[in-house]
Amino acid sequence: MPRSKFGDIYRDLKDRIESGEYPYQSLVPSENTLVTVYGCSRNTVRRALAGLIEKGYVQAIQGKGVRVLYRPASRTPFTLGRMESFRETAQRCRTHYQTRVVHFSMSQTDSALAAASGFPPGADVYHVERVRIIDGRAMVLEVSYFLRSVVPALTPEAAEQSVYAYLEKELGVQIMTSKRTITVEPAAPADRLYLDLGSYDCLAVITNQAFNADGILFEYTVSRYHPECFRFQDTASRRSKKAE
Amino acid sequence: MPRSKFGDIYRDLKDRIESGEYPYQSLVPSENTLVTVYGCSRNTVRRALAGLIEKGYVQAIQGKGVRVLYRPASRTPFTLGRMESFRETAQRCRTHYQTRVVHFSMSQTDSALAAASGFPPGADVYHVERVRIIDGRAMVLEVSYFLRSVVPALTPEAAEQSVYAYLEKELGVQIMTSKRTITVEPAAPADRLYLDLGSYDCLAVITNQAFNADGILFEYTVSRYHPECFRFQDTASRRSKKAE
DNA sequence: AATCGTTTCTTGTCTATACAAGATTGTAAC
DNA sequence: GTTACAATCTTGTATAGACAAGAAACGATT
Repeated sequence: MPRSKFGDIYRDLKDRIESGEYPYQSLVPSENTLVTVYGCSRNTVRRALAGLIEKGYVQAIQGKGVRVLYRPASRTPFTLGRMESFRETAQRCRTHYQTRVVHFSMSQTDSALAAASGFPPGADVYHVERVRIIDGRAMVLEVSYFLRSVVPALTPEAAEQSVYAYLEKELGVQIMTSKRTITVEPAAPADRLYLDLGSYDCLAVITNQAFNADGILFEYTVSRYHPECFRFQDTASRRSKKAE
Repeated sequence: MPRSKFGDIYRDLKDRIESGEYPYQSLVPSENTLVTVYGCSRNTVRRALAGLIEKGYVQAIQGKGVRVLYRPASRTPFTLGRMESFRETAQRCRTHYQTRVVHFSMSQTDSALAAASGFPPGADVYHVERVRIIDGRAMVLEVSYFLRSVVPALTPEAAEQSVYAYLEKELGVQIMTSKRTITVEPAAPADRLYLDLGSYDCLAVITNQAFNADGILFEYTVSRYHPECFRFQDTASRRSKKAE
């Protein structure tokens, strides 16, 4: 895959930080230094740094330098990244997982679903419900709707594997933007039916809207997580005067 | 407050999108058009657009334009933004709230707290526990630790008002970066003691590390939310080739 | 020794330009 | 009519330069 220059610099700096070459609380080399090191313009260096700032790896301090905030991660299993599929998260955490399709049908959006999902009313959709099983325990119930005008051919077999890999490789559909809402909800009968909830009576719920490269909302998924396998990390930084 | 040019453009475009002038799925004027409209360089326009992309307002499509993804928010009370204090959230949602300080002391970090918080072991800290009461119901329990070398003077009175306003105005301490982790945990006895949990037996827990303008970790807070007043929104976008 | 300025380093903002890459449109050739 | 190509939109990447603003180091003056 052909890559951009600032992406290369971003990754190089990220690797050096993660390896401990630039330890916690130290300053990375100044922008002008990095310009000579990487042989590029200052703007390009700054784009790489902007990426590290956004991800919480470093913090820029005007007049002083760029300070490392990253610390080797506490061993926390199954932390949801900012834009990962379930499969990617599970693989990264090296957990054994499998997927069971418990429902697969085609239908049309009624008014309630249209309001909740953002799909137009009466649109043709696939309706898929899957249970994610981690180390033998049913931990996540995912209720998904896919817009058939964007995803014309979906099969239970593809749903059992990774839908995203299928969409990307077979259909050339890519998720470009993803809007998520996280809430905590009481367990519903369906949760108890499909998941190994144990004594818990609540779940972490992620409601997700995915847009493809054309800006079309094509997927609406509600993921209901067993509390023990839910963890979400986030970094926010105040950009001096921009965001009010 | 003196503001930046790209910040002005960002806010102007954001207002126009929220007002419906650029509706859902439409394309905002092209970058070159915006350059002439705002009388600035293309880079400046692009910085403003980058902010809108990050916040999920729009999505850029190479070769086509910048598409609006924003839709007037469903009336969802008490949605946590990306970097807001409790007070700001409560005020934005126009809810009546008050704060009760249930614990206030000075102590030193033991090894367990140091490991969890990221503070150095043996550091002097304030230990504050507060209950947030929304419309008469005790909904949030916040356990906070403030590094005394950064926050030399903290009082129960300041803790009862807004600590952040106090820090910013009185001490000149600003939160620049904030790392958060969201989990769901079973209710502990302290939760039942202080909060009006009702029949729930789980809480949404936000663990927060705040860094000041010098990159010093100076606050560690664990906020335990009643599920009914917890909602967190997030937008992720895939930047073509940068982030792997 | 302490203080005040200057210099010099840092990051922050902004401009102007160039070319690459993707998408659309129009036109010419077939 | 259909196809192929070229022109022309769009956003994406990268360069080079300028000045502002904040922080630190140095030095001269007091």
